Amino acid sequence: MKLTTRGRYAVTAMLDLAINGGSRPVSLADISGRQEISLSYLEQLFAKLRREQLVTSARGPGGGYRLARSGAEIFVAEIIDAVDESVDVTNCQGKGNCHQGETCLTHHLWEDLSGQIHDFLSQISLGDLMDGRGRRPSQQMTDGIFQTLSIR
Amino acid sequence: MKLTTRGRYAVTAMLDLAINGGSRPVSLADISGRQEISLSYLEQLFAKLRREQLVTSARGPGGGYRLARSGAEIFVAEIIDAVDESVDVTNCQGKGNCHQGETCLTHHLWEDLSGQIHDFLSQISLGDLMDGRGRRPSQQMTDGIFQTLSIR
DNA sequence: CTTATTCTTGACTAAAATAGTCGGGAATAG
DNA sequence: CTATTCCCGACTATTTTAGTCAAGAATAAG
Repeated sequence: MKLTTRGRYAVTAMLDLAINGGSRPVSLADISGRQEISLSYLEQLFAKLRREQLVTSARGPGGGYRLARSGAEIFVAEIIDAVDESVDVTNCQGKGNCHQGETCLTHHLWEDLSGQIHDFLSQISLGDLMDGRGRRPSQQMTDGIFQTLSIR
Repeated sequence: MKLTTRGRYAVTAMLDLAINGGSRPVSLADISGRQEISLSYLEQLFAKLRREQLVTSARGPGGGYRLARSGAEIFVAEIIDAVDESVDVTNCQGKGNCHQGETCLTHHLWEDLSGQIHDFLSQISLGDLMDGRGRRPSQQMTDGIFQTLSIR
């Protein structure tokens, strides 16, 4: 899992779609205007979002994109996965060249780490963001209870 | 906060230091050999790690780097912050050009999101990783209790 | 039917970040 | 003195990101 500005663009655009998309589809030109993201760049992102079936499209005048599911059922992790294709696992996968299993240790470690972040982002839906809610782990870890905090 | 391979390199190298560094310092040449990271690239990373006071250095033969604190007191978030300098906040910071506060909404949203990931990674220390322990939020969110899972 | 709108696709490009390389130093243990 | 190691700055290649451009297909509205 990667976290870059591209993922932010995608989440921003999807949130715009969730907010401004009622019964009728939203055109990329509208999103481009509101969020100040280049239209052609949006086209590339939405091609991926459509391939992953996060949005549906309608062509022609009055056309545009719709969320494929309700905002409550679309999670931030899905959006980021759709546009930020997964990092290649570089070296040491099964080639046995990891002396004493050390290289593999850190490799798996990182995989798990990003897996945990992935799980975390899988808990935040567009609906949560629209409602101004976000889930976050408590900072002081006082028994590790999840708290619901507001998003500005 | 960004999550890229550079951060992985840094965490890997720091973990190598935590594992292989007892009383004596560890040279970058050793880490380079074990983890297959270019020596000069490591030098760049460790310059930043030293500036952030995560490691101390000793020159000359038998020299190298040591953790500045115990592994239990060095957290993954610190390492990533040290090498992956923070993303610039692009546009819309206080310039008032965000019509209807929308641009700012998504901006703050993303800031908070990365803040939450940051908090999360602030809970995982090198010591945790060495012990083969990692903290992760429960997957099914059954009341949102933290669970301790093993790291391969 | 025509036309404007909108998605769809692929190829291309500029700019930035990433992952190095290189060379010269300065400190220091032996 | 010398080999080892950190230190530092400049340079370079590769990849990724962000964006442009052009051609085309679908379709709603007139």
